Amino acid sequence: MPRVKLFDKNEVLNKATELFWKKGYHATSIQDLVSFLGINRGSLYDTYGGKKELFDKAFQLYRTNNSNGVTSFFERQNEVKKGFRKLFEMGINETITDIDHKGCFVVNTTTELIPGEEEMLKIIQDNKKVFEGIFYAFLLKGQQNGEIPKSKNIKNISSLFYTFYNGLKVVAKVETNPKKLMKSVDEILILLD
Amino acid sequence: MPRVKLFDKNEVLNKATELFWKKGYHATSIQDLVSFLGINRGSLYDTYGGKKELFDKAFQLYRTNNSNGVTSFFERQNEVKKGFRKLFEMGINETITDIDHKGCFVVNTTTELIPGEEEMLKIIQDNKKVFEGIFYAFLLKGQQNGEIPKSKNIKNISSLFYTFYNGLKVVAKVETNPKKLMKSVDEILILLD
DNA sequence: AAGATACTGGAACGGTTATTCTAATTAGCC
DNA sequence: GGCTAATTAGAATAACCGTTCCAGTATCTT
Repeated sequence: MPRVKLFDKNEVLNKATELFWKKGYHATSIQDLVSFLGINRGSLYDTYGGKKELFDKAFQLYRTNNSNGVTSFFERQNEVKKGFRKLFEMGINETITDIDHKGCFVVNTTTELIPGEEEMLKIIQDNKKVFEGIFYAFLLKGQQNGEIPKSKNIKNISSLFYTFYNGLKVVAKVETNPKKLMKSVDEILILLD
Repeated sequence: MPRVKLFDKNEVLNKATELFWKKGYHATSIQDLVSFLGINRGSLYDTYGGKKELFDKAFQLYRTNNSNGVTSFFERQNEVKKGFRKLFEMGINETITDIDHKGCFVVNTTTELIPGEEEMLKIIQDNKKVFEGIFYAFLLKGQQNGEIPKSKNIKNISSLFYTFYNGLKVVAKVETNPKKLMKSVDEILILLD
């Protein structure tokens, strides 16, 4: 048996995610990746296939991490309204604190979408359903334990919150003051009272 | 005096705006522009300077048209809540009806932003202030004529609406059903009651 | 008609793009 | 040590990038 150990595939994929997230697909070159990942050009093609394939894998990793993260975060929250407040707050702070102001990889990829990229379109549509589902389940919990009035249309609210979250991730790329964005958050959360 | 007539500078700039709006800065090549605009490569450089300069002019044209459009639209609206509803509805339909699903040029440019593009950052920050100002003025009118309760914090609401509008323009790129997005709109407008 | 300028097509430039490939080196197992 | 495969550096490829340039053509004014 020959040489077995190879560079950490996941670690490198994490770095690739960082770069694509920061610069987007078109503005990231293979040379950028080779320099940033610290692996050889050939290894990149052997391991991941090519630029598009690497992007797809990086994008998938991001989405999985993201939805798992939100799910497990909600599981640790007792109060629904405070839970959403914290989620939005974290989303804001992540982007504003981040020196690169990368925002949200999904949002960035959505706006970079060009007509004809059907597979990517479907992935993003699916991502929307996943998050609206997570939001809905958490709101439902609030209705069941009496925190949120039964009169509220939580299906509409979960969809609204997803759209709002997308907007937050755009605006946080250019707004430097997190407090200003939190005022929008507190305003929209009034809908849960 | 020699030949005077030249191709319509504004018409060509409009077409350039279309293309940059659709494909973004990085994915649009000079060759794409030359083919699409129908003018010569040399004329493009003579008239507009270069790719970056042309993009800047196109982006400025879009922003001016947009803010003027919203301002004059609001002037024609008597009821504030219905006015915002129509505005959001138009924003949704524009993007969904558009075969290219271009969304919002400002949003797309925001997410394409890469650290170091300070001039562009300032332009987008300014655009935010302009729109929040337009929204605020319209909400104030509603408070003054009694349509909107004085208890409402319309500064926060104008900022929230701007963020929401950004989100709408992202989600409308992938959501095919305008009615679903209008449910979010009607939900957020509850805040004005 | 003559002169001046707008605009064209297309070549040329040096640089970068994504991808493939080769040769050399490295690291593990027998 | 010797075999084998992982990984490297970097050259080669062909296409495309943004930009400059120029000779030719079209269109205007006098």
